[in-house]
Amino acid sequence: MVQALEILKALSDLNRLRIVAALRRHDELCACQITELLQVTGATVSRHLSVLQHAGLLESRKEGRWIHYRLEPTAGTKALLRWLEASYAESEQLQADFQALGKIVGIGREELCRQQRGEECCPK
Amino acid sequence: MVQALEILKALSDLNRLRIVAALRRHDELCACQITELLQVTGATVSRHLSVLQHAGLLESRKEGRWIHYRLEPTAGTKALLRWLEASYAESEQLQADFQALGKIVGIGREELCRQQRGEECCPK
DNA sequence: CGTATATTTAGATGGATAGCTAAATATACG
DNA sequence: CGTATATTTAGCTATCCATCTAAATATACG
Repeated sequence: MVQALEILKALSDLNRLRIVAALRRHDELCACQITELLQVTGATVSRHLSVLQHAGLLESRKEGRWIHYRLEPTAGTKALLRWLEASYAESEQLQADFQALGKIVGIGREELCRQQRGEECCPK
Repeated sequence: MVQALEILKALSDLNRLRIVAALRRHDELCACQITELLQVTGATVSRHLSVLQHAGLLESRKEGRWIHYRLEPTAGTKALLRWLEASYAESEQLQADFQALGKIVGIGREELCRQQRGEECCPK
């Protein structure tokens, strides 16, 4: 029950739901791509990813300076993710996210990070 | 997506999970029975029930002074409750709850409420 | 080795929420 | 009608959590 609760809590946040949906669409994303999508600080994204990973929803893979994240739900959790996808399939937020993601992935990591360095990500 | 989030949030609390599980075991329970199970204030139980009801997980039925609650998930939400039940079936907390529930239901509402009036429910 | 850089960790802050007590509401019953 | 009583609402407090900034860590590359 405690485990189920941890998973439910991990999914009880809009930005974390957006991360999960993004990783369903694109198999692997690095932290900087998710940062670009959510328009929050890298530190915040790192925290969200950590929560999802602790709950057993995703795994990470290191490749040079980048860390790639992908969904890796346990057997029992897959059903929950299927429920999730079915229940928010037509969400406007997700439609917008998927469109933005297309561009983000299209840019390429190197160029994306270069852009991120130049600009502030978050409104003051 | 907002709707899914509301449901997930409603289920992201141990006491609310216990309520849902209790209502799976016993079709209908009144607020005072749930109060006895959780060992918290009636006001707190009322709040939890309100959250679950708002999320579309349960309905209430008035019968005299008592209000009975039962699960009434929407079609899309049933799958989530099935996942829940499968994932915490062997929880010690729930085993204890089910045992306590047996006694609580056995006592009968009138006698239960009489007892509750006499004693303080919560540690100071 | 030293600098640049992607991510994480630490610490602080504001907003959400679970819990309580006390008061309000609604219903039963004499 | 008035008292008793089951539940809800209001108001408060403590805790949790999402977010930020700043510092730390780890990796690449000259």
